[in-house]
Amino acid sequence: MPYASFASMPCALGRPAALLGERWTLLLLRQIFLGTRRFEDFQAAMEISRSVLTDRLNVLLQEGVLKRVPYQEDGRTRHEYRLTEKGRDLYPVMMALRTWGEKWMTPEEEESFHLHHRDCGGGVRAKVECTDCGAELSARDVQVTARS
Amino acid sequence: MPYASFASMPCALGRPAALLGERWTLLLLRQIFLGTRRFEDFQAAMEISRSVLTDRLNVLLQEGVLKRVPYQEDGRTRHEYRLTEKGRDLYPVMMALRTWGEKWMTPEEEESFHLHHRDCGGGVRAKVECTDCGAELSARDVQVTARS
DNA sequence: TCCTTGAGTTCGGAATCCAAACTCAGCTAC
DNA sequence: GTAGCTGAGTTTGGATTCCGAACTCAAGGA
Repeated sequence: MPYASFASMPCALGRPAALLGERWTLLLLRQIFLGTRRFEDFQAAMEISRSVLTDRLNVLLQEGVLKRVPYQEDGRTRHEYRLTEKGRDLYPVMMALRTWGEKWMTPEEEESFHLHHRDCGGGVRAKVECTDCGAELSARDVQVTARS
Repeated sequence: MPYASFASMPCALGRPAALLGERWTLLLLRQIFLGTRRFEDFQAAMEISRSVLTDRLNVLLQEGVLKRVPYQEDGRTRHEYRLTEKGRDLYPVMMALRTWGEKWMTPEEEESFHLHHRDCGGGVRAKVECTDCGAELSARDVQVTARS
């Protein structure tokens, strides 16, 4: 199965893994969650080549993760890229990556940026829980069974 | 900044995003969490080219996500790839991807495989929560501030 | 001795990626 | 009214990376 055909693989984990597993896509989403919205700003912030940036943005548009929104500047109409609801729903994925990165890939006492809950000021972390009993789960608490 | 140098970027989200954002790496991890451990089995399950498989496994070994463990078969010693603790800790990332995939990338009523809590049989989902008050958070509930 | 198997390594062609140059539309300044 | 500037791409030729097939190598087995 060539990489591209994972897009149609019958697996709820395989499809997103193939989509987000292309070079630059996760880094692009990180930049978007940090607030970047315009082509030139992505290009400056990440030093990605312009043609690849065009391609990745188009893939995310096609998948409905991003939308192009017009805005005014100097009386001219331009467009910026924004998350759709589907895109915003990737927040747990980003936070899970960050939680892992902080624990396992952060040298010394570096702190890249702070995240805190607007209401109470607390920290932020990703976790996996049981939808019934609410317990926090690790891989070993979970049973995998083939599709029914 | 070329893609490779994101590995040393001072960002707890950037580094993991660059590591897992290489083609095949997320799909490889998916396969590992599903129980695959041997070179030939990865190759058969994913149809990845052997040279790229070698490369990706080595990167994950170097990062300490995987370890090579000897085992006996037919009286011969061979090796298999297994998750380290660091690797098992990627579980929330995988589950966040799957939770998103089920909601947004699953056509019709497809069910790829079932996950349930061993103890109570409940479902499994990823979420982001506040470490202080325990509330479930979305991107809009979280304030980002530059490193202090 | 030859065959099989798991686990890679090598290699030439195909597909991607990259940086730099080019395009194009709509102002702005002269 | 034309020359320049800017944001947002598109094009292009060379550098990387990926791919599939063939090759290697070590350790049994027939």
